[in-house]
Amino acid sequence: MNSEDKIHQELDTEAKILLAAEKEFMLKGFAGARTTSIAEAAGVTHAMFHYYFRTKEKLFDRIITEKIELLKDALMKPVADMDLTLDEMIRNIIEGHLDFIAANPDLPRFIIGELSGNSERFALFLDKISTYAQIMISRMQEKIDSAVAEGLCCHIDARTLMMDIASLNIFPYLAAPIVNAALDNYMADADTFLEQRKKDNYATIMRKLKP
Amino acid sequence: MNSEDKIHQELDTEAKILLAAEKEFMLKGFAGARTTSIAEAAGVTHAMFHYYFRTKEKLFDRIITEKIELLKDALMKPVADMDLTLDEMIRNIIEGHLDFIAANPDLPRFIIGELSGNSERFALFLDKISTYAQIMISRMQEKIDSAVAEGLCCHIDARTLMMDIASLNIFPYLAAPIVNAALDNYMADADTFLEQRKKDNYATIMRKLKP
DNA sequence: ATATTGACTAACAATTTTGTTAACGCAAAT
DNA sequence: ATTTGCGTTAACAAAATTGTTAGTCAATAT
Repeated sequence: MNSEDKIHQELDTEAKILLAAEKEFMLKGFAGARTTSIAEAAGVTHAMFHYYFRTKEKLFDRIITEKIELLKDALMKPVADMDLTLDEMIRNIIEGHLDFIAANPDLPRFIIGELSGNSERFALFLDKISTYAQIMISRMQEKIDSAVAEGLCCHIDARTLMMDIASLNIFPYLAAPIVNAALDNYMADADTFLEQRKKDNYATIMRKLKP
Repeated sequence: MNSEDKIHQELDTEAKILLAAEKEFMLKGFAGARTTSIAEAAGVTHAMFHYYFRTKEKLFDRIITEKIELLKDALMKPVADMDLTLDEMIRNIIEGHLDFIAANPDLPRFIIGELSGNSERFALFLDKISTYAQIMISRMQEKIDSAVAEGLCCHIDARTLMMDIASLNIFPYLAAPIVNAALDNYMADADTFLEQRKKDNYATIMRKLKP
């Protein structure tokens, strides 16, 4: 079979396993994921898992690497353009991150869940993400400082601001099962919730910056 | 005398296992916890685990039940006294919850981590906690409504307010490894961080309530 | 003194989960 | 036509994890 035919057919075995594995890892974490469940969900025999990916750990690492790239883009894009005003940058950060989270709703819970005991498996992740976060924060601080010089906003630590933004953006998705159980399906209409949160969080953060 | 000595000297076998199990479950979750590690950490033979608690699942359930009670108190105390002003109640909620989280720093991550796939094991938890959260929110709404009537604050949905408070309070502890890695040990001095957060979060929330 | 009871140990059994291998079929290359 | 290589399968092996049991020991009750 030549490669052109391949393209026009449904997913091949390797891709099917990769997709099923991503879902399983995101939902259950490394410790809870089962290679047999992954193979079953992919509709292939169990041996195919090991044929294509050798071990559970290798496949996990590969997926982590992909996720790091995803996160990197989401973190860097909103601070790429230093010509924007502070207002615009903050709006970009909040809206960009919320869009990213809404598009990858399981990712935050997965990351938080893996972060505890097994730090060696996640060391690479922590390392990369901190690097990007530091870049992001130093750019924010730069913007804040010039806005302060112009009397446009009060002085504030970009790290605190970033922590507040991340908290307000991410937490509802992390705790979605609790939020929906306790608050009568508060997040049921995903789009409405997302747009409302963008407005609310932007307003909340901007109030902290008033001179 | 350090705490490990304490475990081996002052407590009986059952209590030693219980303590070690709580630590292991909190840190690694149900799927990641190992009954052998628990026994080893408790300094007893593996068989003792099963002698006292039969199965991994039974011990897990017992610990969950304890945690529900803990959480219940933390949720209900700050809204127990309806004679307080809205200001005071909100300060109580924020400070009370932050104290609770600081005293149980692994609990939020544990809960979030368990919330994903295996919802049957956690159904009881979700059920109870939503009940308490609903009580809490309806009391807050009541307070808000009377404050609005007196022109003391603007109208706001208690559910949104509660979500903001929970986000700002809990998230930094959930993401502590990332926060400390990215923000140069921002949370290293736990007490300083805790007191600062109380002030910051109270101020952030009160700004949302200004008439 | 003897029997009984409960905590305990060591060895083992069962189950679950991960990983491997020999063999097969089919398509492409020689 | 034969070989070669890849994807595949089924069965197996290995390892890890949970759970069980027969029997020991010491304290207590009879």
